[in-house]
Amino acid sequence: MLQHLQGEGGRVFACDTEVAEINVLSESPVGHGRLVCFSIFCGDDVHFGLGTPNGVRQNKLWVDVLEQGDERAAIMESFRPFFEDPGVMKVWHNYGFDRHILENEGVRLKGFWGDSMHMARLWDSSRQSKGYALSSLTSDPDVMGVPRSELRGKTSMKQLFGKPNIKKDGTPGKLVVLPPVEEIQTDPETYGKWVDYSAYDAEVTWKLAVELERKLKEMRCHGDGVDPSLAATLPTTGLGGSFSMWDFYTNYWRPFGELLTDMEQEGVLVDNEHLAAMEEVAKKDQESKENIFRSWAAQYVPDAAFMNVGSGPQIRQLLFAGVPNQKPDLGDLEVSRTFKIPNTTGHIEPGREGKPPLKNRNIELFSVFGREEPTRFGVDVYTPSGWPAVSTPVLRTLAGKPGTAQKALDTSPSASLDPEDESDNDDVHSLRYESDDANPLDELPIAASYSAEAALEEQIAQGYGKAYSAFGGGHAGLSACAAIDALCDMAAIDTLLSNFILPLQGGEIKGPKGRVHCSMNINTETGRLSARRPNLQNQPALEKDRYKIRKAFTAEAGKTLIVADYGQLELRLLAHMANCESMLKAFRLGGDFHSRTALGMYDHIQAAVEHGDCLLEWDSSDGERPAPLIKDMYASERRKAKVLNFSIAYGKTAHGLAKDWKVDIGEAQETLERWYSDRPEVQTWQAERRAELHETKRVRTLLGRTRHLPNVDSRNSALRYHCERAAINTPIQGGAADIATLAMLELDRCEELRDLGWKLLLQVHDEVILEGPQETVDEGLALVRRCMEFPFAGTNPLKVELAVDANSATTWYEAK
DNA sequence: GGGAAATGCGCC
DNA sequence: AAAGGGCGCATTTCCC
Repeated sequence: MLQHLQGEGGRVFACDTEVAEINVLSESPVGHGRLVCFSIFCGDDVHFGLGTPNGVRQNKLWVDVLEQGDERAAIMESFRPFFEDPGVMKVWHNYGFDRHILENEGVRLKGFWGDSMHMARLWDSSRQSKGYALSSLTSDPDVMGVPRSELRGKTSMKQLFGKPNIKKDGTPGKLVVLPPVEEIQTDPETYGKWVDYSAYDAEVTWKLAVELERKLKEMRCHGDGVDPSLAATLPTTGLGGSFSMWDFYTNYWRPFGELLTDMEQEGVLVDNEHLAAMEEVAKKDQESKENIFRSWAAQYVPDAAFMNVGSGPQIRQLLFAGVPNQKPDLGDLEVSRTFKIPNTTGHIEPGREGKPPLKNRNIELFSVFGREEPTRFGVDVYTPSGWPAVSTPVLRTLAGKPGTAQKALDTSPSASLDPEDESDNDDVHSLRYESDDANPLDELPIAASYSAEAALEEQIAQGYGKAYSAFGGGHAGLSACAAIDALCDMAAIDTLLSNFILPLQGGEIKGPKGRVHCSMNINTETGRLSARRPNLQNQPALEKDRYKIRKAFTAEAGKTLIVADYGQLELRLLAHMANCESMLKAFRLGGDFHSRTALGMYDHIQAAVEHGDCLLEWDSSDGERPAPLIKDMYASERRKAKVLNFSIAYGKTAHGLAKDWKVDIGEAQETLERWYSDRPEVQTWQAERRAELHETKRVRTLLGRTRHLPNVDSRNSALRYHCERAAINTPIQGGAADIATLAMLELDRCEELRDLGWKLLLQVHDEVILEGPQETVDEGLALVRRCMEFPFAGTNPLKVELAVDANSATTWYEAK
């Protein structure tokens, strides 16, 4: 077995640490936690000269470093050469955590041989339900390659060391609590068990790694997923056109795993002053919005004066009481419901007069249309469990945009609703609810009309939502719209505060230098990264960032940030993989890709362009624009083209499009066919992916990673269809992730960048952020662009160029 | 009081 | 017989 674990330098050691004084759920291991012990294992046959206490030969090394002092310092020093020797190979399960903990001790880990968590993900990316925890993997016979009877499953800490909690009166309670690690390690009762427990982790990590190495060596990486010409350019020599998944690991994910921990260690500087200022503004805004809604609701439902405006169920009760559940047998939403809320006003319940107020009180909520009245709001969106949804899009259709409407009325009574800021980002979601097809009034004359339908349409055209007429128009209608609008704003501000502004200021995620160190994980089904504690990959996008949160991410004094992102990475990759002539041509010619798509879909646009009535694009430096742009003249067609460009990669159906666009399925189908008419190769490619899925139960990414989709044979049709869509999306999303990985490896290996002092800080799927000296920003930008445009060992063998947009500034906001 | 489920929402 | 892929995380509510 030993030969399997021989890295270049010989034997491989599995290591594991145990740490006290850290809340792993909320705190970063960078700058937090105290090492209390560590253990090392390198094979059943290797002993550490410790004799045979209790008749058992000790093949595990367990080191106690709990007590502070000179002795501990001496022990750490004696192990430093082992940990820091690049020639001594070490394997870890979740390397980043242990690396940061040891770094806190001043130990600079070298000799990274592997991370068994990444190896497991590469072997099978789809253990979402079972997970990739050491205990889960090592108790799975399929993973360990031995019968269940030969596995010694890992017993949980709680089971081994849990004690009943001590109640206030000193008697043991029912709850099982885990004593602090220091206590477990010092208590003579548990010491022995603890040593066994923690040393066992190193042992099973080693055994897991041995087995995964064997498995990955048996797995072919690429099949026909990678163009052989591509494989030949991969940044390794001697791999040729076919290689094992182990080769993939050692060449890509092993260095990538190391690079990610460098990024985590580096962290990013956060400007707390800016956040604190924004917090103050946001809280004021939130309070005023909340009051608008609360006082409106209390006119109809008295107890709404005390409600929790942020509670979905309470809002649902006000707006949709009595509505039947969409699924059979679940009944109706109650006409009236009581909610328990904190009693902040000293309210005394009837019958408790003279007694002190209770901590909580009950409030009763019913419909704003009256206790027994049916809602006058139609319901067309339901939650997965069948209740009326109260999400922002739903509330938005009720509220409309009263502010905009008021503005329009003030300036010109006949002005139609201003279209939403046509920011040209790639956010397909923001397009969904403002598609002009959803609001046909843009094209209707706002003439006097006597039908109720036309009156309704008129309000919508003026910016009011369904609440206007539901409350009989006039002042009541206006204030209903304004109130629900305020509710939407309140919720949005609340999200910004509790997801971003508040946690980013907290110390739990901060390291010693006040920088934020999120954890970057290779833990998705497609091979994308994810980020945690905090998730820095979902910071508010520029155009929605009303408090400019991205301005809080800054470079330190004297330094600056480079933010570089790929343009249309996934679409480019689709063009490459499907070998789609029309898409490849559109990218070759450049310019606005979505306009080109519209051009390919609609003959009348084609004709207009040919006659010079409109232009695809215009460079303003060439003087006065002779004709309008497609973007303006055929905005609706372009918008559809843009939605389709993104939706097709996700396997969206005509049914889904029809629902989003509020058109019949035939029309949606027709539009879909228009898209494909210009790009038949995409349809062929998708059919091939489906066929591959049904044949092998797997799909592959550009570089040959696989995703297992066994549910393709499920009896549950929802699961089956999900697999079909995933089969189309995974090569695109996963392939884009492969390219991003290659680019980051190039950036990491680029000696010029390193010598100039540039360091990778973050990755957001198709975007990277680096920090470096202000003086060398121009060289930095050029090098970053080169690495990203030519991520295959300095080349780009794809059939499309990889467009990179790179900018620099001292904050993330300004550099993007 | 903690954990889980439901709901919702931020990003690409 | 579902109806766009991939994530992390907050809050409310229910349950033990």
